[in-house]
Amino acid sequence: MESTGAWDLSSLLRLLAQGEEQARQLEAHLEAPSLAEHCKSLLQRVRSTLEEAISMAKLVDYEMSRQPACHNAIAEAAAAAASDSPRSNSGSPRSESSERVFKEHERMEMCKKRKTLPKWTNQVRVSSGGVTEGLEDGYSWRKYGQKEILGARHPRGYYRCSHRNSVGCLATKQVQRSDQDPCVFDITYRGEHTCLQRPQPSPLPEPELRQSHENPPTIHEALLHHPRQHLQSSLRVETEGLNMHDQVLSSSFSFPSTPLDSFGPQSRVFSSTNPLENTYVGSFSPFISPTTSESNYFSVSPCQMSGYGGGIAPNTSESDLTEIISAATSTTNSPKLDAAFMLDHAEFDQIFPFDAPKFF
DNA sequence: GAAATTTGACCCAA
DNA sequence: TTGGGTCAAATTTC
Repeated sequence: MESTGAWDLSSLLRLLAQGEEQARQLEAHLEAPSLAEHCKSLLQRVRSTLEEAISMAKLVDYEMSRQPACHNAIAEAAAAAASDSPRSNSGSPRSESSERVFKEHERMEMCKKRKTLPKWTNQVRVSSGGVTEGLEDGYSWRKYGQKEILGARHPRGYYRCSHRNSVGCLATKQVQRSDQDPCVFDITYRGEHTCLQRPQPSPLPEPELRQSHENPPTIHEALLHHPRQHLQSSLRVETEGLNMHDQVLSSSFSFPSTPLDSFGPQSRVFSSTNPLENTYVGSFSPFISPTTSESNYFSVSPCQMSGYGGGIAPNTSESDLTEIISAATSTTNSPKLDAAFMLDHAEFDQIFPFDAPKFF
């Protein structure tokens, strides 16, 4: 096999297909007269094919850790390959032990991947009057754990992307309420979303949701929810001038005269040691208009919250906030984000081909 | 019944 | 050995 040093998904899939074909041949020859000879040669071929596939997979894994956006395409390709395989569905059932081995291996691989995932922290302030969509980030999260943290008064909630099983999106986040200020929540994100999900518009909008559509997100909100993606949107609008978004922008946001280059690598710094040093607050401050100029936090105003719990009473007690955060961070629909998402997904990519390594 | 959350148990790095 | 992160069965919610 050619080893170019660059990863090649099609080659990997081809190798895997070869391996499967050879395994099939091996199966077909099991009843042949010269069984031993056939088995030996075929097993040799299977082994060498698998070795090549493994080394290719390592390259893919490495590249995926650098360019998470590739993950989705790979997951789709793998799913397509799996559905093409006549054996994949009928499936020879795995034995219990091989299943266990498979799971253990998968777990180890996930563990390795997680270590390489980028990590960053947002601090979100909720107003005492209630909680808002600010704690939603437009992504769909599923809570998978909560834990008391030593030295912290409040438990930490663990969330993963709800598309993890379907497309293997490894994005996770942790929500930790601050001890110093109960209105502040540290939200630590880990891993980019590779599911390319976007908030889905509600099929039957509630009155307040319709109202949300009538009041599209400000850039402030957009950056709060999707810092990188909406930075892209912002840059585009700035480049093209105030066009269809004039109304939104002029009413809620005044553009800084920030050149694109000023959002270079420092615009988003990932940390594996002290995430608090690298919050979006600082990184995107030119675009963010905090409620108070001295505030270091995103400030969130009271609003109607979508999702399981429905609306939040304005006099929600602080003791309820943790639960509210849980709901807010795991909610799926965020109508206020629709416009921004349409903007960044549908338009931005055509204008600024995204070069992830360069951007980060 | 499906989907989401809760919670005790487990794993592993420090 | 300990604490943080994750798993997965049980429970809850819709």
